[in-house]
This record gives sequence, structure tokens and C-alpha cells, in this order.
Amino acid sequence: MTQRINSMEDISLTLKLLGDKTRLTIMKLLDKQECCVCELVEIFKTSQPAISQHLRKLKDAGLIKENRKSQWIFYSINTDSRQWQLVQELISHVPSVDHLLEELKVKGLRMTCN
Amino acid sequence: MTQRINSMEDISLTLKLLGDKTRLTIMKLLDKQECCVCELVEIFKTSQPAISQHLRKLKDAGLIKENRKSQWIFYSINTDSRQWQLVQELISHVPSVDHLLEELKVKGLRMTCN
DNA sequence: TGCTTATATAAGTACATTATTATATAATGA
DNA sequence: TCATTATATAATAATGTACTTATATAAGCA
Repeated sequence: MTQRINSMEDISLTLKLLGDKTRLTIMKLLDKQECCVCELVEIFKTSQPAISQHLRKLKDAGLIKENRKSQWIFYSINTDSRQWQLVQELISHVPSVDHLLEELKVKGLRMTCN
Repeated sequence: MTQRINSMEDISLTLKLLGDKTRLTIMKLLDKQECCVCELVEIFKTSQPAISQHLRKLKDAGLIKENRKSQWIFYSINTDSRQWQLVQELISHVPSVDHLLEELKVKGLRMTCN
């Protein structure tokens, strides 16, 4: 695949956004499967507004998209983003987060948001 | 080349550092050739302490190294860094900065730091 | 409709980051 | 040795970021 060149502004914004551990982990998680807000709140053990604010930044930058399913809003990678190729390369360097999804499953909280 | 996996901390620190336009541009410049502080001050049209502080952060993270040549200190990419493969991929997405080095040359300021 | 659950937004606060100004260090050369 | 040039460091001010708490919105259900 040939290299897609974006502007310095777009690239530095993307790197700044993923330079935060929470957001980097969110992108790695979403690379595996879409997640709703309450799943992420559980995984990061932080407040719901904190997660919502991280998601908003990622969405504003076009890196993720949302999809409401009844009362839940699921977030997923926006693979149409001009930054997606770069993001994909980045997160391939990040250690696996499968254990986080596994813990969620064990607790019976995966995909369901009871 | 196989993928080198670093810790979440190391990766997010690297992305945070390169999430700044000045530092991202510095890394792209150094990927072409080593530069001394006064060349970078000229290129970025900012204060010398501002550049020194950016260089220090990059050096503290192990991304660049310094090499004194008489009164000048030249900075270059530390290709021994555990992050080098990641950094190399990142900066391959960044638009060329050749024009910046060319301008410097035209002004007679390249490599010499009169 | 009113209650509950999921999520977003707003306001405020604490902390981090980046630049500036002033000063220190280090090398060179008269 | 003294003056000059290159660079680093310290202190400070301005700005940005990420959290918290409180509140608003929106969907589902009794």
C-alpha cells in the first residue's frame, strides 16, 4: 500500500491525541471490536464523563465514529479517516489489550452493558 | 522486519512528544541530516531556549543524541532507541521538510552556524 | 407519564506544557 | 585573560489538558 501523506497539522493532532494512555488504549480496544461507553468506563475504572470527553476528542478528529443501538452508543474505528493508515501502524506497536476485554467478559459486562 | 513491541508507557510518551509540531518537524529534519541548535532556531524562527527545551525532551526520551563539535552541538536521530522503528514509520507519514533545509542553505546558514 | 439507565455537556479546578526573559556554562580566538 | 558565540538551565507567565461534580438529554420500560 502506498504511503498517504497528510498535513503536518493533521499528523501532529493525531499523535497528540494518541499520546494519551487512555485514548491510545481505547483505539487499541476498538481495533479489536466496537465498545460502548459503559464498557470503557468499566475497563478504565474512571468516571463516565472522563471517558465521554476522550471519545469526543477522538470523534472530533474523525478517528472514531458512533452508532447508537437503543440506549447504548457504540464507538468503532472510522476506517474512512485519512489518518487510519497511520493510526493502524501506530497501534500495531501497542501491546495487546485482549486481557482487558477478557476481564470484561468474565465479569459478564461485555457487549451487554446491563 | 518484525514488529518490536514496547510498553504502553513508552509508546504514549513517544506519541506525546511527537504530537507537537515543532518536535515532529525536528525529527523529520534530523531524519535527513544532523542539525545544530542554531540551525533549528533559524528554521523555526523562535527563541534559542525554546529549541533547547524541545531538544532536551527528545534527548531525555532517548529519541535523539547530541555530539559536540567545537562550540556547536549537533543533534541526530538515535537509531539505537527502542522507539526508532515506530518513529521511523511515523515520520514517513510527515510531508517533506526539504524546503526548510534548502532555505537554510540559500541563506548560507547550513551546517556552518557562522 | 414518570422512573431508570446510558450518555453528553458545562463549569470549575488542578496540573502539565510551552514560551519568554534572564542568567549560567562552555568553547573559541584576540 | 577578556570578549564573543553557542548552548543550557532556571524562573516565571500564559495557555492547554484532564479530571471532577453537577446537570441535561435521550431511550426504554413499568
